[in-house]
Amino acid sequence: MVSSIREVARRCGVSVATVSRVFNTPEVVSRRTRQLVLDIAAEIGYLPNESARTLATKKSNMVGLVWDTDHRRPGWRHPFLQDILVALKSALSAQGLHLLMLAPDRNAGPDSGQRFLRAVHRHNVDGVVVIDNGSRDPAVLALADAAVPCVALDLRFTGPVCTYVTSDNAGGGRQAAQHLIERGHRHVATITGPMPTWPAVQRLDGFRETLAASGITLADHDVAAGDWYLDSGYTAMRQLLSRSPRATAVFAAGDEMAVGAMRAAHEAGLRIPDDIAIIGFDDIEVAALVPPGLTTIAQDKTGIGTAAAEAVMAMLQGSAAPPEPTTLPTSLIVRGST
Amino acid sequence: MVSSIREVARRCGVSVATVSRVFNTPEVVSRRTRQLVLDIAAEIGYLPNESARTLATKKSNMVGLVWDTDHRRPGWRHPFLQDILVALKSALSAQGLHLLMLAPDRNAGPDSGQRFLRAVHRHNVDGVVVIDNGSRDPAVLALADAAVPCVALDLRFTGPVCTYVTSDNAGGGRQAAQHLIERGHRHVATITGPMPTWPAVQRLDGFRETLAASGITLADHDVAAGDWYLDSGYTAMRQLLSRSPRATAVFAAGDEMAVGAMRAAHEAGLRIPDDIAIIGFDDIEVAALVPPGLTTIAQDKTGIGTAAAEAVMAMLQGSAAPPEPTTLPTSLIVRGST
DNA sequence: CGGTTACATGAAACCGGTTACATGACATGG
DNA sequence: CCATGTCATGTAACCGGTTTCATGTAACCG
Repeated sequence: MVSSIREVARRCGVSVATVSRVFNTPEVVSRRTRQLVLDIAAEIGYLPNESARTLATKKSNMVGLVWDTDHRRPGWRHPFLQDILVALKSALSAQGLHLLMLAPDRNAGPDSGQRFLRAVHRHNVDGVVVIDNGSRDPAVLALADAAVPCVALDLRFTGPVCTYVTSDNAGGGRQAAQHLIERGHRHVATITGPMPTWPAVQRLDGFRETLAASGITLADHDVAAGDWYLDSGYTAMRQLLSRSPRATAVFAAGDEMAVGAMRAAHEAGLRIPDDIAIIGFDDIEVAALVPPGLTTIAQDKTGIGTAAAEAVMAMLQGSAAPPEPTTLPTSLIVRGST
Repeated sequence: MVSSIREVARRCGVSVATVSRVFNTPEVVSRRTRQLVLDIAAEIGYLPNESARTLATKKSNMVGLVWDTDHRRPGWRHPFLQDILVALKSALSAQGLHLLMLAPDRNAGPDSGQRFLRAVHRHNVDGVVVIDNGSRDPAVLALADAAVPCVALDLRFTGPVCTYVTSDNAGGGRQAAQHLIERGHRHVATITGPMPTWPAVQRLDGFRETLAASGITLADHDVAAGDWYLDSGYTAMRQLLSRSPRATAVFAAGDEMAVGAMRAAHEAGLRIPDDIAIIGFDDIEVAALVPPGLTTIAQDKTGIGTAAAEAVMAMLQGSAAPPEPTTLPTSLIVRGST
């Protein structure tokens, strides 16, 4: 603040280059001088100015976080953002990296596909993490063009310096089917996520695949689409329950929708799991709390955040090729609903 | 990236000063020149470098977020961080401000009270928001010394450029008591937050105050302390239920603890709300989902985030005195548990 | 018509660091 | 004893902007 590197240099009677070296390549400066500089620096509370350093080195030690909180756009909400954020920030912090939550560039017009790209470039962030939960926002996709290492969550995102991390959604779908089959169900239904999105498609495909392996087919009228949120699960469930014959088990591709489905089943006078079994996906906090407990396919939330951090840090090291996409295993958590 | 302000100036045949003015004080440059510069800038994709700008102006357009995700420390978890974050980021973004999640300074030693203060100074953030959920971490308290505008959440935090925003915890406590009294309860108990913390104390005080106004006293053995988390609510409830005579209603100062309490009551074979009524605090997502629905004192999550943003922005305007602390009203949400 | 004034622009210092290159001291070895 | 190498340090250019001050031009006024 009040003290610049020149001030330290002056007081020590050395050049600014030497002071700089004390902090960046201490091994090249003599023991005596180094100690002198450190002492004086501590005494007057010198702290290197990161903006100046960034300007000179073109490294900011900041990772940009692109997460659009504009409520009018899809994807701004995330079922377990906090867990991911904690893991992400912890892993980055451990390497001295800061996380810059980027505001969309205002000079780019709110609907410009450039609004994040511009912000990324202006701020010299070393890398970018994209949390977008399935929206196909052009402004997000444009980031693949940035010459900046980029890792996306739950979004197929590849390029010279791009990669992504995702849960094994298809595998999770298979686990769900497997579990229902083992419980003896032969007639099952499903509530999917919003349909063109990648996780929704994968979960459904995996689910269907394992059913097929057991000779069970999923009829069209036993598939209802939701939008991840609770109300859509409720609505979809009512729709499914109106069919006859009725399925004996339902796979809801997201826990919130599963809770909505449970409510609909409850209102229809059905007992869970006796009259109808329900299995969800995600393992959000409420899954454990809503009676009789929601059986679900758990995502490794901490793993996702950590993997994202590791992927971006690997690219910062500047290895030639971007790391392979990471697919994290899901796990079945059995509770009372099946 | 590839293009600096000098490059734009060269191509336009004007000085760098003029280009700079086009973007900062466009009104002082002639119509013709301005348009020329804008055209060329757009053509070659010029974007001003924020680090250089920060260096020159000492304004970074970044607000620092201090939120310690170190699991070994208290306070890293927050019941509704995401809602606050969305509101905070939206409000800041609308003014073109970015949110920098600061990593603790590694050169300060992990236990130094300086680890956030140093990071704040190095990065030239214009202001700071502290999310700390009641820990008295010296590194957080040290921020009051920074010459940087600072607003804390749920933490009494004042100084020349410091203020805070909080829910009206005492008022919420009073609302809880009022509600129970109106429901006819005369013998009540409570599960508090971790005790020396400010929100915990306020909620208890408010609760007790309104009880007293109706001639009801809260016996010592009807008060059990928790730590905000579910398990502690469960444990505390079992303890309370072992007393006799038993209270007919319990105020849990946090919803997670309330859910734990509900579970304990359920296991004890008590019906809610007939045998025992339970009221919580916060209105987290699960409150609406766990049967029979948790009556609770809702915090205005979006309001908190927005107020924090407004407070910090007000200080950035540089008004002489920091804004008064903001206390947001809570509201009673009646569900099935009372 | 000379003197103000307003306006648009340019020159150059400055913000606070990093780093390529030069320099000088000293030790080493043939 | 001189050429060579190593080590510690200094000099100065550079990163990419902003801003003060000076300058030149044209409009305006009495």
